Amino acid sequence: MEMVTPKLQEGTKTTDGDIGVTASIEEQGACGAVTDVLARVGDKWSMQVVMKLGEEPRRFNELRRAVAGISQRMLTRTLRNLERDGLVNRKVTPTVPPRVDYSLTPLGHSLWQPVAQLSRWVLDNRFEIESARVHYDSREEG
Amino acid sequence: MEMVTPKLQEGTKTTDGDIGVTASIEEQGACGAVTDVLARVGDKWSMQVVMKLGEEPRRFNELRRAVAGISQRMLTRTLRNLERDGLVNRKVTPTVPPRVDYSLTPLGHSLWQPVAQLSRWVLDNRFEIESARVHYDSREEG
DNA sequence: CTGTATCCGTGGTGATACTG
DNA sequence: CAGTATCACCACGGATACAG
Repeated sequence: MEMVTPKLQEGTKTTDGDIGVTASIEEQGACGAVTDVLARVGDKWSMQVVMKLGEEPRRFNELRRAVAGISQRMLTRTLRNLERDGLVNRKVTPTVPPRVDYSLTPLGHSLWQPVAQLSRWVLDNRFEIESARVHYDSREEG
Repeated sequence: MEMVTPKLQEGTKTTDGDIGVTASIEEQGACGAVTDVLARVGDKWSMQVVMKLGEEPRRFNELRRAVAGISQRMLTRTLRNLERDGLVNRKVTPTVPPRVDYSLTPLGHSLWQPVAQLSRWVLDNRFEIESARVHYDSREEG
């Protein structure tokens, strides 16, 4: 069993403040809280999964195809984490072969809102970011 | 020189789709774009730094104290990344001891907007998330 | 179909010491 | 004060094989 290591996946052992994922959210200020969500939602696949599930509920392999590039392992892990945080609902139909339907919870849908805002910002500013990078890099190496 | 490794910091070598940070943003759909920003903004410290700088410009060690828990190394790296993306402005005053002032660029400030949205969501839903986790964990181990 | 187990490389993060 | 250099840890993520 590797499970999904439900606790502690920050960088390393956090000696001082321990702003770990496990550390209860309410302990932190607003900044830390945002960081906490970002840690959950900011990983490589979570948002893509949430967005795909936001379109419509999907089964495991449908999701796998929809996301494109995600491995089986990471899809499982991502879904478990989202489920743990109450963002995704998992409904097992114990037929053979088994059928598992994933869908967004109301909480998951509500997250889609601010994420869409962020998405919007990206779309609006991607070129500016990109040119900033080019400028910065050329200034460094040049 | 370790520099700041300006390119490629995703999980691993990305064999198939290569949705790397380096891959030009415009190549991706909205989903990938969000992932890209999240990769940039979703690391452990970036948003906390942005938020602190959003309040007011700060010097290096002021920032260090404001963020609480960040190491010197990570503050430097975070600031460099933000600077590279055009979100943070770095003004050096070559006195002795040296003085370096960091502030948000207009682009950085514009990012603050959607981040505030997300922050708001976190504040509104932190308890629900936390109770979901508790419920999930107790269901697993129990 | 929907996972789980195992192996392993990469790199993000921290600790510490050092520099100008 | 504001970094840089070096070392080490360990979590993330991918590949592959196996299981119910």
